[in-house]
Amino acid sequence: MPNALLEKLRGFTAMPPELAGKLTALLSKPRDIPARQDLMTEGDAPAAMVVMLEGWACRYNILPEGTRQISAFLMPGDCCDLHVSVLTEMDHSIATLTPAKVAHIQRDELNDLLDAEPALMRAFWWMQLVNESVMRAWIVSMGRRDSLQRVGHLMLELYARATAIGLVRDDRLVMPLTQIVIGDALGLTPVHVNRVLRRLREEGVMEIQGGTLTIADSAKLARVTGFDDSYLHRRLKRAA
Amino acid sequence: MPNALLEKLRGFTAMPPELAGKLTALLSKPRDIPARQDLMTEGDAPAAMVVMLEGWACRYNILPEGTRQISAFLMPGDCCDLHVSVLTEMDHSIATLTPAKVAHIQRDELNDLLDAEPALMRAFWWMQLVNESVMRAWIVSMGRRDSLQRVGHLMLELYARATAIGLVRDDRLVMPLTQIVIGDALGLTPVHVNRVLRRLREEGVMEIQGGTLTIADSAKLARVTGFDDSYLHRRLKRAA
DNA sequence: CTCGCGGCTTGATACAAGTCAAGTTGTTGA
DNA sequence: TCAACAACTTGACTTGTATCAAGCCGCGAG
Repeated sequence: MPNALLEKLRGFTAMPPELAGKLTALLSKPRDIPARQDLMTEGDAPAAMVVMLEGWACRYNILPEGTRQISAFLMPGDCCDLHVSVLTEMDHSIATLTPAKVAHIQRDELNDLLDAEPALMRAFWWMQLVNESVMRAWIVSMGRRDSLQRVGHLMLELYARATAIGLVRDDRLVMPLTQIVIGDALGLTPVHVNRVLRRLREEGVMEIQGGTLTIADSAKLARVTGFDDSYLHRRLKRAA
Repeated sequence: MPNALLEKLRGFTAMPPELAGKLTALLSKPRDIPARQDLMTEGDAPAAMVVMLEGWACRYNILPEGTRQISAFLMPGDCCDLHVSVLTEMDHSIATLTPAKVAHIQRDELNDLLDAEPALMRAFWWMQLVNESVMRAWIVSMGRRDSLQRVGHLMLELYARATAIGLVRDDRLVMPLTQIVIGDALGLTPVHVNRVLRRLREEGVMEIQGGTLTIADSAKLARVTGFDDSYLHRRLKRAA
């Protein structure tokens, strides 16, 4: 598999091999991380940027009552804290959801390269802005969509993002999120997530089976949930 | 009143007068905008960065059913879309909530200055990262806090941010948000916001009276809502 | 001065999602 | 091979928030 970060940046900008090489050179040797392990913990002063190469992770907070809220999902190509070290302290944690491969980039080295390569800098900006757009979309979902729309909208988001990085094969996405995790992301109980998934399955719209997401009727799902992928700001769309 | 953007950046970095002058020079002549008017509209291709100098605004989306979700409040010193023009199209709108004064900065001119002044660049990064932290905190609120905690948490956030830019006088904040607006931000109906505010008032915790917020027992309110201001990443705190 | 309108307030009722509980399935590891 | 455990499933009941409805207050326009 080619480098997931390059793959992702190519979604925004053309990436000449020479530039790709320079970026790749900054990446540390990949490290394997088991599932359910923190990559960064609230209160940490992070030292380097972490790049996801394989596997899934999430940003999350634990509340005083012990409940968890997930605020983002990270897929291959996503970065933990691009602007690391501007802030002194993490205000949330990041944990793997599956076994993962990650690499590090030292901030100073990255900054030097970005200064020298404006196109790359713009690509990183774009990545950051897309992250913000996604967060706003989550706020909209949690505020104004009911449980069925929330679940469907999230699945369409993940499906679109996975498609952009080549993770979708035969219209199926291996998506190892438990119903508990989906609930923690959407502010729902796992029991309720279960009922919603059943309804979506019974209506023939989408299905999660053995850790695999299949969207049978994406047009209907998009209509029902108010999903419009323009907030993901993909420049170079892949063929479906 | 001194320039609100400078005031805000000083919350992160010392700002020598000479640097302050350079930044001020980039600001266009301030423009007066009436209340309830879009500064940017979904679908626009924004041309320049907008800086709030006076007044309040909000980012929002309108859903197909006609409901509105607010995803951020902008106060003096806040910027609309720092990285403008990296993305081609706005995926949300920004509207004033009160009469406001705004100025513009041309992107290229700002970029040149940021390239020349690393300290300023870091200050802008910090601003951006704080915005993201606030969004994550909103996601946490909407997912895992009940209506009373949501309202209280938002008021503490606004109070803290207003304090940082010198908007709080005599422990009172002129905060012209209607109950409808608060509801649109928190995903609640105005009717319910009203009931929550009554409870908070009756319990002597906080009160909104004639567009003015007074927090009588901030320790209790912070405890009840799980508010911890570290996510606002203020470096140089003001005296209370 | 008063009319009209937007925002606030309060009550009665409805419903979406939460809670509690019990049982099933599937996987891991001894 | 079976024990242990985590995730999933389903049902019965509860509750927080929405909805609907009506009246009030205060301010700006004519």
